[in-house]
Amino acid sequence: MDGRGPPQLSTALNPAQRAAVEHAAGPLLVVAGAGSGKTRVLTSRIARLIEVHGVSPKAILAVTFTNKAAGEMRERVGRALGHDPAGMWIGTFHGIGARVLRIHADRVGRTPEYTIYDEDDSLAVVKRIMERVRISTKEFAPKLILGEISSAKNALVPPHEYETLARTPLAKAAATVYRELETALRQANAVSFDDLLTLPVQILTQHAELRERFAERFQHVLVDEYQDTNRAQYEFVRLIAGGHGNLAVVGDDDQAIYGWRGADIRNILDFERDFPSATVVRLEENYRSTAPILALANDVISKNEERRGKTLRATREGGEPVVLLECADDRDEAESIAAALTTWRTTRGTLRDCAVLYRTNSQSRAMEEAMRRADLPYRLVGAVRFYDRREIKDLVAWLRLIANPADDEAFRRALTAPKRGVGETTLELLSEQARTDGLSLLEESRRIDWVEGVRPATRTALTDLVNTVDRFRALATDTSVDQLLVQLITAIGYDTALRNEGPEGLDRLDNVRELVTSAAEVIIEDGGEVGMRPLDHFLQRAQLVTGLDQLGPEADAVTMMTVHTAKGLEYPMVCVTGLEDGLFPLSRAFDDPATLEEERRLLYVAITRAGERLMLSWAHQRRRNGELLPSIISSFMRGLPAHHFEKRSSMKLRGSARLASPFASTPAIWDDSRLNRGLSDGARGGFNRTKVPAWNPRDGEKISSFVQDEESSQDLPNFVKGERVAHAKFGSGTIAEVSGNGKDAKVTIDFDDETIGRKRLVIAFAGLTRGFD
DNA sequence: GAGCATATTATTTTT
DNA sequence: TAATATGCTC
Repeated sequence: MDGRGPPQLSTALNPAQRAAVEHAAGPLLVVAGAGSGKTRVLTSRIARLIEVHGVSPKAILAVTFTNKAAGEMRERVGRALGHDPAGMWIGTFHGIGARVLRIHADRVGRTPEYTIYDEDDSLAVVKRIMERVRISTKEFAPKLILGEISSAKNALVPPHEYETLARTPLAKAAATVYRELETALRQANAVSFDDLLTLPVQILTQHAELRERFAERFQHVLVDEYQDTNRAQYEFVRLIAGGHGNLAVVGDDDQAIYGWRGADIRNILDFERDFPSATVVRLEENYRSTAPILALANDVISKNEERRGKTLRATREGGEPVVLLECADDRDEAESIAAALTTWRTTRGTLRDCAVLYRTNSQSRAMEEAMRRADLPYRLVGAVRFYDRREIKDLVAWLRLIANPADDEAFRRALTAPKRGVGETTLELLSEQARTDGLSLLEESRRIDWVEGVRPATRTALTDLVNTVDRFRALATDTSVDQLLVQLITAIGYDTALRNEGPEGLDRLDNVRELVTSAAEVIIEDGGEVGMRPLDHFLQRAQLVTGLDQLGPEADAVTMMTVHTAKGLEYPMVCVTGLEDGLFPLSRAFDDPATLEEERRLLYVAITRAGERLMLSWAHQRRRNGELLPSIISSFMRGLPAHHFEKRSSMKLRGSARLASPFASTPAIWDDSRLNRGLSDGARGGFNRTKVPAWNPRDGEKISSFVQDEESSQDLPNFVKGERVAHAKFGSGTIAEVSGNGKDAKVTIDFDDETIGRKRLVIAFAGLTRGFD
């Protein structure tokens, strides 16, 4: 009711986009090619439903792939509307599942204070179960077992059913663990990541009245990245929208890259079969990339069999050729890319526009080192998560235990944070007793006086812990999380413990401070959810954020990440590295056509991130697991017509072509021609595993120059002393000092607000914006 | 029970 | 190579 008419939602949309936006009701599939403006379509569509069709925001459920995408979508809808779409549910499947579970926890034997076990927690439980039931962790890696269970959950196969299906020894072992794991999770009032999907499905399946209530409330369901949904997610959507059929899904089968996580590309390929009355709209006009980039992308993906088939059409004029860069080794590759980025910065513009993509996270190291040597600021996405740091995990464990006293994994961690003289022996005794009594570790600790063979000092330590948790539980009902944390840190002496660890501990202490700050922010930003303690709210968020969610565009730095992480993002300048057989595609993909196709889609995703400039690189040798392996150019590249590329060789390769060539002047195995064609049968299955002596005449020089430059690294010349910045919570201020580098870089800021004063913040996490005056 | 030294082994991608 | 697991010592 702001007096204005509805905004011109459909202006400047192309016909296909408009069709998708204006589609009123019933199933809709939008096949949206990369860069075809699908986010715009989704947000316009939501806004239109509300503005034009008079749908209440409360009746809309929108699912995205990342929290970041959810935040952006909410924001964009709000902008189109002129106000926040209050009451609309928007989030990731996991986030929404967590919410459903919070409301109906009792239906699956949990309370609303349940905690979410992360990968490490689940793995620890699995290990302990395996030891208890005598399944050799040597014979079956706990990770493998957990993977099996995870797949089963994503396919909605419950333990008893899995057991009857289990044929292989691995599956049989997993079946036993699966059953035990479910008991342990329930006992701890905890759920695994996968449970956030499967339990809501279970609830909605088993309780018709709840299902109807959800279906009634959410008259419109929208799903982004539909190609990456798995069975459980599919089922969840169907349970809610299957009845009324007001389901709009957006996706691109050519960008399905999560098959390994149980995603089923069939979901999108068979949409019309599932919903026969579906309207299908195809968005094939690409607004992002220049023609040469698109031509390459189209050619790459056309090699796949399992696809609907589509061709992206360029709308951008001109465009420079795609560069295919041949390098000597991974280090050479990294340096060449750094050089290219330096050129970009001086001739074309900002590093904010640049991204370096790789297949595996381990490739980031060489890149980081090269960036430092070249003095290029960079930011790494997804590698080390803030919430994965030891000190953060310690404190989060305490919070978890306070929120949910049954959380045994949190108990174990809190018990040794800080160290308080309780160890393996006691813990074993305690958990044994807890099992027989059917109690949580914390509850069992209350009765520690009845347990024999525990030293007096240990008894005191346990009693202390119990008392602390009790005290803070009482406090948690009406205290903000940041206050809770501040008091907790003092109460358990965590700050003192860190200080005693020396200089590294002080850095950790900074992270702790940042945690306190972020705790204050979460509540301010999200405003809290009704009926939820701030503590539960904070914890849920802490368990579900990823590295990507922390990606802010503020710093003028190159972004480096895996191709998976880059999905949905775009950059004018993109470098895709490591285009070698065995790496991209990974060697394991050679055995299985479906996996190989997924790898190819991954490359397609990588290529289509680029707007203007695309550089693909590969190296003759690469260090993997401390071993120098020879490699050949990716088979994905070999099959493509040469006209797509402008071929270049790295400086080093050119310089050493004659005399110092490690290829020409060395034994036959180094022979260039053989490596290049690399079609020898021995190399099948990816990396040629032939061991090569790590002999390189130039290593000596390089190492010394590396050592010399090591210290001069810098991640953020972007923030300088005296610069004006703004912080989400503290407002604007002036930078007084910059210290550290990389992800640990910190700034000291004098905030204008005198009640806040001077603070030291971790840049990576502070979410600062520059200027703001 | 904790800290240190040595051994081992893994390396795909993430909500 | 580097992170983790195990074993050994205090």
